[in-house]
Amino acid sequence: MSVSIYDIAKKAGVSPSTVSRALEDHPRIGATTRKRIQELAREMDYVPSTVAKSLAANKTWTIGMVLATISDPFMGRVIEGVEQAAIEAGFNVFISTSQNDRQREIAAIKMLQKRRVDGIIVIASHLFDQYPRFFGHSKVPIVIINEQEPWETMHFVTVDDVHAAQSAVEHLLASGHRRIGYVGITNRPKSNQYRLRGYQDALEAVGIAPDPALIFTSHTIEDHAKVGEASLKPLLACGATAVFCFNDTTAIGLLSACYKRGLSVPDKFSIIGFDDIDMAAYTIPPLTTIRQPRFELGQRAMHMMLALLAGQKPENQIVPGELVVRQTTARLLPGNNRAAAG
Amino acid sequence: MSVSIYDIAKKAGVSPSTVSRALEDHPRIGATTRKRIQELAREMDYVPSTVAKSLAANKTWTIGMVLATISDPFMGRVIEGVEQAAIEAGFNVFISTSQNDRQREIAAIKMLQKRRVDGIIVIASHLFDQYPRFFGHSKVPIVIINEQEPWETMHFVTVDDVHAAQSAVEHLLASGHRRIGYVGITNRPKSNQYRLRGYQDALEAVGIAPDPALIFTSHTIEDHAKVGEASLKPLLACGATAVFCFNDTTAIGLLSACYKRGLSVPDKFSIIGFDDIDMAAYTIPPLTTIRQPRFELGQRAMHMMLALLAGQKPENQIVPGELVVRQTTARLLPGNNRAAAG
DNA sequence: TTGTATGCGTTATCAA
DNA sequence: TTGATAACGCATACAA
Repeated sequence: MSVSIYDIAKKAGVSPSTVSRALEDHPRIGATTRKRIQELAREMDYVPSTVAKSLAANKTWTIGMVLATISDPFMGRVIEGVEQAAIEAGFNVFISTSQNDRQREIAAIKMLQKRRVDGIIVIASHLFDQYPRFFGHSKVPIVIINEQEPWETMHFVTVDDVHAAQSAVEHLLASGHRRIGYVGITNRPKSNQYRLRGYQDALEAVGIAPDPALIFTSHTIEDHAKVGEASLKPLLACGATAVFCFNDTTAIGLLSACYKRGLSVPDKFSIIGFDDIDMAAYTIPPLTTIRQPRFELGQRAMHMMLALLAGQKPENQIVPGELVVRQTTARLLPGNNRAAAG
Repeated sequence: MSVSIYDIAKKAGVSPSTVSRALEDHPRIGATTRKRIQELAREMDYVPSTVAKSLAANKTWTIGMVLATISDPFMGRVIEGVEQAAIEAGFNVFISTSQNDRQREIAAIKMLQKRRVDGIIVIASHLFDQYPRFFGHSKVPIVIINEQEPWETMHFVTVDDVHAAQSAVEHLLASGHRRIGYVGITNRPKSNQYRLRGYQDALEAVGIAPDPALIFTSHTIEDHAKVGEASLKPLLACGATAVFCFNDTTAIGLLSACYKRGLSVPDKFSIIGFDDIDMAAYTIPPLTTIRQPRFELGQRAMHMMLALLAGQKPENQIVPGELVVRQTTARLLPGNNRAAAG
């Protein structure tokens, strides 16, 4: 057991409540007593117990965060954005990963409930549809990152997936590409769906009917880079000259496959990713992508959470993605469609 | 306020302790009562409070983890290893980042102390020297990842930095390189020091006196990839034909600089990294590196923590790194020293 | 087998 | 300005 306000009170010859007030800089306390107690507390290495405080206050100053995996290079900055905003407001973040497993995610949610977190921020969930069931009667605010579901009890901040994806494909179209592929992934169903829609919208806007053969998705591969890798062959087979990838990791896998096959990027084949992870500027050649404001996304989610905790009714937020043109995309050269298909 | 055992007790017409026992599958409880209470609890959406439990038990089932940044691609799997082992033992992990800032790290430690975590796992700290001061009198076990300090109160599990670095350089030597550079970083002083020593040891073992000019470190750049990028010019200037980098991120920065300069890797210049992050297999060309068992490192740290919590006296652990030869290293071709220097 | 009482560390209400 | 007391939710020692 560590030293408590009782120990200090005893040593100081005052009551525990006096100690409590002195330590909290409570107004109703004598300046002399306050100083004396504070010094004594320091001497005795007193460390206040958040546990006890939480029980009494019915508040834990903790925001739970559930996400699929920390290894995803997209996540780090988002988490740090959440943490930054949390710290500034006197909160801390309790992170739990689902590892893309529904049971684990359920366990994570239950854990956070038991720990009485004040709010929950969710990203890359595998069971959004179950959230109302879990949180329907609880008053714990929920903020979701990168989803746009219209549930009443759930609020969100998201990148504008559809339009961002659209602008990625428009960039490819503007470079003369017509056979444009999409590499999707299955373990982020919602985001994948939005980005696919943006892809289709962009195509249809210029009168190109989306060709299912150009849409690659693997239901057997979980690893994003490997999905990108596996997509090259089939995409080439149906004449793609450019590809929009679900994210940068996928794009890097695809880029790597091109390298191994001796297919020159961007001369013969254009690739555009999504996220703008740290590595994107260092691939060879540097990756053209859609930048998500990752840190800001996290910050905004936390700010929205704080507003909810303050009883406010914040607006859901949709922030734009930004096209970052680097060197994996280029103008389609005449004859390249065939060269690529060969 | 959520529903408590008192609410259930009232509704069931029994005492709170009976409810407590029923819910805990305590031996001293009637099977009928147990079942009835458990069903009632479910109906009432009862969620036990870890906060209250923690206060009563003087135990939080929480391991605090302090690290520099989650964005470092090295960290993700380590954290997940810790989390995995923690979950299996009924614990959860409370992560806090220092963002390479000493004040932030101190704040993180204090936060964890206030929250009464049962143990602390540290990685990439900026103030190891202060840990005894913070934790000297506290009984909270500390496990450090990737440090090898001989403090009594602190235990560690680490990759064998020195020997792993040595084998990296030996690989370069075996390929005929003699002018081998080292790219170090400053915000992981300890690891950097160990790896640098391994580098020097390997050189000296074959009778090469380490040349300070071949050791690149930037005190102004924090970003690892940028350090690697900035190192190319000076390293080339002093005739390096191969470089051992502090980590893969650094190596990727260097690789990118080579690409921009038109310097062919590995034909004209060899690069070896450290960590084997997920991206390492997908760089162009794929990166030769030293593999750290990241997930395992995390798992081991947590297992050591569990042993400490069980009152045992576990041995510190040093696990080997493993050379992974991919394609950024090659035999030194005659004449290349000059070509590289030019 | 079940109930009663107490403690865990803190804050807040009320009284002095 | 300070002190006594209750409350937060749970587990447990002890009593019935």
